[in-house]
Amino acid sequence: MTVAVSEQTRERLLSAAREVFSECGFQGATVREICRRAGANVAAVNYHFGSKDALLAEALHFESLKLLQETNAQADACPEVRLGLFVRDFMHMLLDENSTSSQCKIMARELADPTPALDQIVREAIAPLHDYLAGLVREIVGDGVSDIELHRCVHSITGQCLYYHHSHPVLQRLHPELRYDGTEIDAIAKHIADFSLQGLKHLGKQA
Amino acid sequence: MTVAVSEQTRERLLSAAREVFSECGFQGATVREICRRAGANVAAVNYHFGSKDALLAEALHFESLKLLQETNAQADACPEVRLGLFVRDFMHMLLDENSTSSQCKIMARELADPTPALDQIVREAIAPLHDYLAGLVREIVGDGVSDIELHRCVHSITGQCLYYHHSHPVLQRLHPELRYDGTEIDAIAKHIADFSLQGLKHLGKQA
DNA sequence: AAGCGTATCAAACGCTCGTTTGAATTTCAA
DNA sequence: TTGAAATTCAAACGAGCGTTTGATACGCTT
Repeated sequence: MTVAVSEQTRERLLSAAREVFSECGFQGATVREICRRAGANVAAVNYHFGSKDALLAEALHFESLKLLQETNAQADACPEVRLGLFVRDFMHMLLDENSTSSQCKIMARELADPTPALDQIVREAIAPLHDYLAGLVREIVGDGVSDIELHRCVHSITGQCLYYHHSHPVLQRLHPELRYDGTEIDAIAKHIADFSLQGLKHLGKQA
Repeated sequence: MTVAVSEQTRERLLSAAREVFSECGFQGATVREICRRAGANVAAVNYHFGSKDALLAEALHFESLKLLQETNAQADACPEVRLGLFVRDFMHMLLDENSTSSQCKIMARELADPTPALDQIVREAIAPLHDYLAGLVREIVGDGVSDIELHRCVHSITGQCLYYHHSHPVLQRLHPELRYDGTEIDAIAKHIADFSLQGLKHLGKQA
């Protein structure tokens, strides 16, 4: 079973890479730390993947994000409720420490700091996600809204979601009692969904 | 005028540091690049400030953020309009390339990546800003809203604003035609203000 | 058991980083 | 003008990084 042994190391490296990339970002993550957590030698990354860049590219497979869209699209409910479900599931992927889908966290981290993999991330994950949300929002607001305004609404929703993830260090200092447990994440998601739905419902009205 | 010459180098270093920190973040910024732009020797930073950390701490003085709050607080208008003005001015500080206040951009960059200066940033800039916005939102929503829900509303507003800044690389790939000129920034700010005001006005209503 | 390709390993390479050094230069009061 | 203090400079230091190397250990076929 020589192949199996090799595959074990490869998989352990990929798993450790997702962990470290999502915790430290691409720049902050070191090949040495990834190998340490995988119980492998420093040279293992370059042997199995060729480079740190290629390891990131392999570690990025957005099955969970696709799954999120598909399960949401299959939900038998009105678009308003589906938006709420989407926000809830998305927030759990972003914030839940026990979440197995660290790809989402890696993605969030790379938003601001372009790496060679950003084009791939945008193409395979962010653009489809954005388009799906845009379709959902279109169902809610109808045809009387321009595409530009529609995109801005999507940005308003994703901006609220990502804020809790990427500003976590700040929020912890602002509200030391803040903990991201399951019920807190649900409450935050409900707030974002309700807040945004009101913004969508009354679109165009002057405040 | 020996003092003046020395002061000139110090000031050039501070100015260059604000530039590079806001462009590249603390990790990405290098002492060599800062000194190059300041026309100074590599050793200048450590001679004048002691370390890269200390340079960041000195480069952070949030007069412009305080000014933003004060001018907004003095505005003779209802809280709804003042929120709109606040969002507009804040977005210009975040997005306008000609904006002289790079402190705001440095701050935004450091949100996700804790540096030794983050405690100072939160204490001197973010917390006052958050509190000011919380007061403004409280005026709008009244007393029937819990503090927790109030904070979440503030996060919804700042989250939308910061998204356009920290996700700029992604948004450029999603919408290649996007440019942050003055009128575009105004339009984005108006959208965020209107969108958020509807969320605030109808707080507590199920969607 | 021998031979071969695969996988792992300790060690080191080349590079960049923040920082330090010590000499050279500039400044300005005495 | 002179001398001490302040400033600038080229050069190098030490540490950490991604990566490479060449030897070693392993698994499997023959």
